[in-house]
Formats: sequence, structure tokens, C-alpha cells
Amino acid sequence: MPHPDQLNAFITAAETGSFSAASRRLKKAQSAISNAIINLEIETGVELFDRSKRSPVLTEEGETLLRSAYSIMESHHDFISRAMALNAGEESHLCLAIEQNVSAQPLMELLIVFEEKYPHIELELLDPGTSDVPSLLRSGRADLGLMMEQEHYPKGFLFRGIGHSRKLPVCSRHHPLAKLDQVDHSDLRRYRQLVPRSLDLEDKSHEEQILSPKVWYAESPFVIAEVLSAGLGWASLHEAVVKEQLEQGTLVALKRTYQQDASLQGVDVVWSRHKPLGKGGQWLLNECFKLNVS
Amino acid sequence: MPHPDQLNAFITAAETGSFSAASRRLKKAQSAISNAIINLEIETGVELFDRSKRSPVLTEEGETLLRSAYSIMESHHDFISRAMALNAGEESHLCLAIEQNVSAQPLMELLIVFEEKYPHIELELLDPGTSDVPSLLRSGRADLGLMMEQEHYPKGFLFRGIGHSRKLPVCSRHHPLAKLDQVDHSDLRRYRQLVPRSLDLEDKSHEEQILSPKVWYAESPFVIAEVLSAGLGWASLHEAVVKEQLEQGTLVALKRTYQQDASLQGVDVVWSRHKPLGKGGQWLLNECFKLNVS
DNA sequence: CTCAACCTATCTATAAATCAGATAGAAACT
DNA sequence: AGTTTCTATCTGATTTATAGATAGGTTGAG
Repeated sequence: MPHPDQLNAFITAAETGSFSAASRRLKKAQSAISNAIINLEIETGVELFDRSKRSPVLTEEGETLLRSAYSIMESHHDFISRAMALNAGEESHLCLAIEQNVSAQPLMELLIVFEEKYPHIELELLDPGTSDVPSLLRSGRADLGLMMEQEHYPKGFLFRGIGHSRKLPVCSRHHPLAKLDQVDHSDLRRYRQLVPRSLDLEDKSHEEQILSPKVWYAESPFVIAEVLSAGLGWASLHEAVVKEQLEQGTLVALKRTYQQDASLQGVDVVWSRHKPLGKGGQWLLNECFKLNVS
Repeated sequence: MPHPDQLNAFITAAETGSFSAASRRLKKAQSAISNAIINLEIETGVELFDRSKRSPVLTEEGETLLRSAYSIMESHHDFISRAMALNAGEESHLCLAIEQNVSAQPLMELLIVFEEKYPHIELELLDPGTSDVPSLLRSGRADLGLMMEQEHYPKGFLFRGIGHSRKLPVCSRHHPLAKLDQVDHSDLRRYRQLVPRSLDLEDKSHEEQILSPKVWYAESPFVIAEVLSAGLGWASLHEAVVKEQLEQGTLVALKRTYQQDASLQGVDVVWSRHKPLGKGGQWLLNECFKLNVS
């Protein structure tokens, strides 16, 4: 089990080409370097340097082991840099919950910077279907969340708007509603409505969206989009969810008579007051403030 | 710079879930483990274990650093296993020169086993064009060679036949010779002959192959095959070189009147008496003996 | 050829770190 | 309440690491 000081002596002696020079660089006595390397040679049973010349030269075997020694030192540096990062307040794990209705795309550029800035933090991404971000935060499963704005956040939650998302009534292009130029409430009421609903039975926020008496629920808006694509029913979905299908023409947006075609809903970044964020979470939060999601 | 003993104590304490158990497994005093871990905590500034319960449990930060510690220990084990391998007589580098005329395919299965058996040996493969294997061995550039048998090997070379290779007279299917049912020497003499010739000007072994007065040379038989494919001249090439082109029909083998269509030439494995092979080279040599190249 | 400069190995005394054993206090289980 | 098992800490003995001095070898210049 080679001592790190021995490896350091070995490496700097190899780099400087002389034990004395290594002793000067490491600010140790020359005898210390000599002993370190001789001990390393004894312990490994390998002659690392050829001392027949004035200055020692690496043997072929020494060169092989040198590379291995560098690898050990890199592991060591990773260890201490991880420790320093934790020491400086970086969390070791950061869990980000992004509601599926929110476009994750503007975050991606942030994450690339994040990866460089905090290489030691393990990032975890969750994509809960509908308004389950608060429960993930409450249980501590997630540290930071992105979700559509709610009327009331539970106590202990902090939030801040970072943009808006368009919500559109959509159906398949083959659906009877798609044939109409304009639709009003009575049109919509005749057909099955698909409503995103949280896993959490306590959450009643979906109720105010219900127009039609014929309702089906799904947790994920993407699943709803698939049901719609099959020609079944209509739903009010966020642009980020149905963007591709609208472009492909699989789904079409409905024009409403009395309302705006699209209603704008705010996008919030949410976090808990009780679980303090580490350096990485703080940075990410701050960067989210600068975003303008649309 | 964490001491390996500290890391070992950290790791086994984490694995056993107790400092005392770790002390028993490592055959040290319990106080040694306790001290090691406390010192590690002081040096890193990170609390690794939560001691509020009877047995210590890893903190979240401890878990992160534990993985890093494992990585260090793996580097260490790699280091000592490399050292042990060198110690046991394994070379750190093995250079294998396979003349292009020799099919490398039967070697590949060997190399797969070699990679598992000697993971620390850096293998280098050279593919000299024609009869340059001896010079690579003489200069020490290569340790082991595969080549077509020669009449005389220089002094200090050891060799052993390991199979045979068919040598065929070939030309493009569009070449005038390809139109003939059989060819004799006078036919061949009328057309340009391409002859493989060593880089080494001292090497005269190509001369006996020359039939036609119109000769071009090339070092690589593959280059010759390309020239032939373009429709220019004929050459006597080894099966391994032109196998694909014969199958594709780009090149055709010529039938000779008075000679056998194909002449068999031995394949030798060659090495130097003066540069002793390491364990890996010896093993590879021995396995080559068991081969039967054809 | 000789000398000066620079290198490494080795010795020695001292400073430092390590370790085992003993002990005390906390937690868990009976 | 008693027993077991655990960790932290203290202490003295042992081991280890280190600086400094010295001897001997290599290199290159004069």
C-alpha cells in the first residue's frame, strides 16, 4: 500500500529528473526523497530508476508505474476536491423536479454550465406529471421544482415566477370539433374532456378546469396528448406538451368564441423554506430567476 | 493528502457498520480505527459518520466521499498489481510485428485471451510490408514477429514454423492474362510484374521471384493488389492479401501450365535470442506454436 | 588529468506519528 | 437494572519519518 508521500516523491523525481531537484520542489531533505523512492522500490519489488548515470533515469518499468502513480494522485485530488466542495457548502446530491407541462429546454443550457461549475454534484431530474412538484418538495425527495403556478402554495414553500406558458384547447384533426371554425362551451361539453390530475387525491386544482360532464383523467399530459392523437376527446394542454404534434398536424388547436384562444399561465420555480439549498441549488435558483420561460 | 490506512479504515468501517468490527477485520486496535477516521474528518473538514446512534452511520457527505475513497483504493490496487506483474516477469510493453502477407485473423482469438490474461501489458502491433520483420526485431523495435519463411535468418534469430500460406499468381479480371485458360512463363513475361520488396535495400530475397523483364516494386502487397485491381500487371500474392478481391471477383487467380497453381510458403514466428521475452511474450509465443495457420 | 559542481546512498540523532491497551461514557437490548 | 457493544480519549512504548552530515560516483570544463 504505497504512501502518498512516496508517490509524490516518485512523481516529482521523475518530472524533475533528479532526487535533489525533487527535494527542493517539495521542500524536503534530499535524504527524504531518496528514502521514499528506495522504500517504494523495496515495497513494489521494482527498480524504478536507473542510477548508473549522474542523474537517475526512469526504467521502463518505472515509466509504467509512473502512469499508475499519476492515476492514484488524480484519485486523491478528486477526493480532496470533493471534500473541499462539500466543505464549501456544496450539496452532494441535487434533485430537480420539472413538471411535464413546463418546457425543460431553457434549463438545458443552464445545466451545461452547472455541470462544469459543480462537477461533484450528482444531479437528479424528476418529471412529475401534474402538480406533484409540491409533494416531492415536501417529502424532501426533490430540492427544487419547476411547475405551473398554483393559487395557494402550502406553508413553508417559497416560489417565484420565471415566465409564462400558453395553454391551448386541442384535439385530433380527425375529431368532430376540429371541423368547426369556432367552438363554444356547449360544443366542448358534448365531447369527452381529458383532464390532467395529480397523483395526490387531496389536490383538487383540476376541478376548475372541468367543462364537460364526460371526463377522463390522466396524470401525464403527454399521455393525454397520445389519447387525443388517437382521436379520443379534447383537452386543454400546455404548448410545450403538444408543440410537436401541432407542428406535425396530428393535433390541432381549437378556436374559441368567447374566450381568448390561449390562456397564459405562470411558471414558478418553487423550493422549500425548511430544507436549505446548497451552493449548487442556490446557483441554479438564481439562474432560474434570470430566465424568461415562454 | 489522505493516508491509505485512513481510507482503508474509512471503507471497512463503512462496510462493517462499526469501528470495532473494522478494527477486528483489519486486525488493529479499535482506537487506531477511531483515530484514523477522526483524523480523516479533521483533514477533509467533513463529518463522515453520524455517531448519535450506537453504531455510526454514514452521512450523506460520507457516502459521497466513500465512493471517492473506493476509487482511490482501486487505483492503489491497480498500482500494486502492475508492480506484482512486473515483478513476476511481465514486460510492460510487447511489440508484435506481423508481416502483411500473413493473415492476422488466427491471432485475434489469441489476443483476446492475452488481453484478459495480461491486462497490464501494452500491446503494439506493427504490420510491416514485406520481410521487414527481421530488421524490426534486430533494432529492438519489435519483440516478436510473424513472417513468411526466409532461406537464411541472420544470426541470433530464433524461428519456428507455425503453418503455411498459399501464394497465387493474380491479375485483374479485365487484364489480358485473365482471358487465357492457362498461362505459362512466356505469357507472364509479356506483362508487367509487380513484386513486393523490402524497405531494406540489403534484402535481395525478392529477386528470385522476378519472371518478367517489366518490373515494378511496392513495399506493401496490399498496394500491389490495388494496382492490380486497376488493371495494371500481375503479381504473385499471398491468399490472405487478396482473399477479399478474389471473392468479389475484382482479381482472378491464374492457372499455370507447368507449375502448381499455388505454391505453399511457410509462416514462421520469429524472435531474437538476445532480447529475452517476458512472461507475456513467452505465453504468446507458446500459443503461436499451437496454431496452425493456413 | 584534475578540479569543481552536482548527484545519490547511507548514517545518526531527533522529532513526530502510530499503535495497543485501558478506561469512561453512551446506546441498545434483555 | 444489568449486560453487552459501541466510540472517544488518554498514556506510554514503539515505530517511523526527517534533517543534516558525510562518503562516493558521475559529468564537464579547464
